[in-house]
Amino acid sequence: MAEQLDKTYDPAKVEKKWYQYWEENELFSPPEDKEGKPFTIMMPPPNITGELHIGHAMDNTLQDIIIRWRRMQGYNTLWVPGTDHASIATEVKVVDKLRREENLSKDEVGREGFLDRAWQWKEEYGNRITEQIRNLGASCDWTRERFTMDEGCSEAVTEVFVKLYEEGLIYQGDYIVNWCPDCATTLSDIEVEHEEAEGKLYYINYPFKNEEGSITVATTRPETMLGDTGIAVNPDDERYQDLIGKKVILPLMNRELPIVEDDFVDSDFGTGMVKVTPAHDPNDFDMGERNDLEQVQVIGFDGKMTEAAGEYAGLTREECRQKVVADLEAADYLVKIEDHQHAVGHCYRCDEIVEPMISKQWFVDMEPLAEPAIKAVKEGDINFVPERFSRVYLNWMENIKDWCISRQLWWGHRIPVWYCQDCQHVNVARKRPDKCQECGSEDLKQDEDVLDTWFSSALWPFSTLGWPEETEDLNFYYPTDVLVTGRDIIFFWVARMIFMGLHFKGEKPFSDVYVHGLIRDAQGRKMSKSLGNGVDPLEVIDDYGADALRFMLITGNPPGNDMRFREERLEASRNFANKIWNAARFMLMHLEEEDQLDISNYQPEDLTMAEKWILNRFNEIVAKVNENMEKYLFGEVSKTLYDFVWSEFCDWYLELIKPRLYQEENNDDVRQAAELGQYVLANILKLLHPVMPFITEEIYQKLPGSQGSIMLQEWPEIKETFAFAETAESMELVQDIIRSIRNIRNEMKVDPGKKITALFEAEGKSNEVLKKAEVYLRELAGLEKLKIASSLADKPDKAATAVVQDVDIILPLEEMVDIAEEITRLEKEKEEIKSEIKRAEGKLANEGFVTQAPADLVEAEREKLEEFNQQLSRISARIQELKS
RNA sequence: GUGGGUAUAGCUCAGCUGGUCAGAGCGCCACGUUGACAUCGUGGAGGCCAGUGGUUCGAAUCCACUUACCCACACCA
Repeated sequence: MAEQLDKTYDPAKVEKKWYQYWEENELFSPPEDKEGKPFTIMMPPPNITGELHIGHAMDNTLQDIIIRWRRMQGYNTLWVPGTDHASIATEVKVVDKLRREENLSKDEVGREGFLDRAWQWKEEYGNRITEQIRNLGASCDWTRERFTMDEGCSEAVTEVFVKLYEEGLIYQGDYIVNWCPDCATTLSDIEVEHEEAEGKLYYINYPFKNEEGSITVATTRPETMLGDTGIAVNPDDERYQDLIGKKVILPLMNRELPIVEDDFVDSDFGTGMVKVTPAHDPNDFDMGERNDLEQVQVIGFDGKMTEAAGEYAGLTREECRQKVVADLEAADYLVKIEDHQHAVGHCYRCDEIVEPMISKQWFVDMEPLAEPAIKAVKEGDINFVPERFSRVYLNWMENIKDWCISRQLWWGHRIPVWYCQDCQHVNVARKRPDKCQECGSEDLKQDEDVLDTWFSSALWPFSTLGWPEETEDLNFYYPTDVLVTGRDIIFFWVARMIFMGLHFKGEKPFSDVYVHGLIRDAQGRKMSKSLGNGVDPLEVIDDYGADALRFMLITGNPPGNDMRFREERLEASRNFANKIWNAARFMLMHLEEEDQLDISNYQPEDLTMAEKWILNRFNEIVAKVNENMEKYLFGEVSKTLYDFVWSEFCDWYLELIKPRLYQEENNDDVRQAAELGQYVLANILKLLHPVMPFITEEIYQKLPGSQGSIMLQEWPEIKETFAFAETAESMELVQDIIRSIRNIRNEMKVDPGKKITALFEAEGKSNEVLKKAEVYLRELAGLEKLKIASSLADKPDKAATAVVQDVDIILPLEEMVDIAEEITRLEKEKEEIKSEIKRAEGKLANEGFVTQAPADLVEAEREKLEEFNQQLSRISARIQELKS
């Protein structure tokens, strides 16, 4: 006998073992030689700050499904894992830790000391998350694991910076940027999150210079008025034509402000006059540039008012606002205050209110880079799945603004720029220059700043393959095939990879972008630390197993949609794993060590009805799975397999073969039943393996005749020799009959253990089918005696009847049957059939349907109608018999 | 403001290119344990697929509008 299984599946017992086995045998690594068709995925690198969260679990499950499937299909597959240094997020964590454990500030330990500690952090926490990814079963090639700040990736970053600078696509300049006073660094536009807030709109009078009267402007941020350097009106605003060129006096500061005209001003908002604060508002900055207005910085980088704010210097922004408002009111400048809803920018990391500030930073000129990136998606060279996300991408790309890439942080790629302390020349170089390229001075000082994390992430698809070196990996595996990621980082990451890939490789980084949704909690809320409603995937794995988690994450959810995390779905997945386990347990109870997985020595004519049926069904399942895999419809794949395993393989097939397995006369028959059964089981396991790698491996390797890891088996193919359409139809008839008998037994309250007698009246083909299926009917419908005839002479009155297709079923249940009730029951069925007939007749009476619908559909409808009519007459006849 | 998503059984959701698609899981009702599985089996009840109109021989499925909820983007002070 083959090895026997425990009664229930215990994932904890097998998962670690198999992962080690796979990794130690390097089954995740592609073959050494660059042969075959490559298939490549780059894992979106998780932050080293983090723990694995449920989103990562989803993301990596999807990638693993794709890569395991392609690997089994024979592709030369590479899945590169790695981690991201996450500049700002990690720095915040390390600063915290430094404060907590050593009571030191960043400045107190200095740049070097700080970086030492950051690297220690990376060692400790970077490894933790990769361990967690292993728990999920991810079959990525750990021998090629990368880190965004490792030597190669860093070289790529420097190369890209220098090249872009040389091409004039990176420039340095004083522009208005987003400044987070708390993180003390700039942020890119997309790192600022706008939140609607209830604010106030303050109307303030600014008196004219040299004449009576005043104008009124509205602002949501009165404290910025201290930095006002102009007033703007729309040139088309007839009300204010004669004001243009005049001057007003800025209250509290006594500064003269010119009134200028600018298209930006919306005449319908507020008073139609805008105070212009070029140093503290992006729009005002632009207006200031256009109208040559002064820039007065009244808010400092620490979030406090500067000396330029006069008596308000040193106050926080909020304190200053209160004092300004009070002072305006006291001096009678304040006209009114209205409630006003507006969007306030917050730092995506620390939630501090972001301050627009003028500052000298490095920027990437986006337009030239965006153009090909737009084209690639528009022309279908790169496809978003689902397609709708391409619009999100395009919308952003087409309105892109220059990208501020310098960050006032220490943890990250330091900007490869050295300023000459003598001639101020800006030296941009791949390595620290010995002397100034301009004046030869050796007194050079490197830019203090580091680059935006996403600058290095943008290079991930090719930096991980060795770029800028022309490595074999790069030549073979680039471009990658699909990028799998959450819809929340389309801008941060996907977009940037696309333009960087196109620019530096001259080729798209990937063909498909599979975008998945977010996982929400059971109430549909976003999971967040503050709500504490996050789900720890490791706990889930402990409780239910990685396979159940994986199955749950992809089932019943179409691409791109958010999904709710519900415990009961996890239970259903675990139960499914257990179902598979027990099906295997059953098979193994009947398998011998010598049994084979290869069934090619069985000829079609040797196969039983049940075997033909299941093989035929399996063909159909393979087709469906393949089709949905290609379309990234993994939810459909898992659903298909779930239904097939549970409702067909277990509920029917295993039950159908039991009589053969348990009989003792003919051992050849037993062996055939066992071998065919394990063949189907093994192939189901293969189809399931990408989704549930652990349990499928555990079972597969126990099957007699199996060789090596299921990971390396060939993906099942559709076999023409297993196409048995006719048997499939016959089997359906048998199933319908069995269901029908079970139904009657139940309604008649026949003891489930009790064997009953059944009479079947059927002609022609159905008659033959029934005769062949006798043993199935006997076992599955609980029959003892049965009689199959083309015509029955004396039908007992005391019997329950049913009509299935062209078969009359008569169950002589004697005393259990109340003839009156039986008539009622049949009348009810008759009504149902009648309504079906009405429907079919209606359809066929519709000329449009008959002439325009596909011929086979019309034919099918006709056949149905005929069948229903037959059933109707049979039932009517039976009712007559009972009545008379 | 622009763009997008979602509305299907009591609950959570599938339903891909319009015609056996009205489905699943959980829940509910009835019955059932000498073995593959109670993490189970058998049988059953439950929905005019948000509303209106249109296209079509035929619509949960396509189009328009309406209603409700959600999200992303956006420089309206």
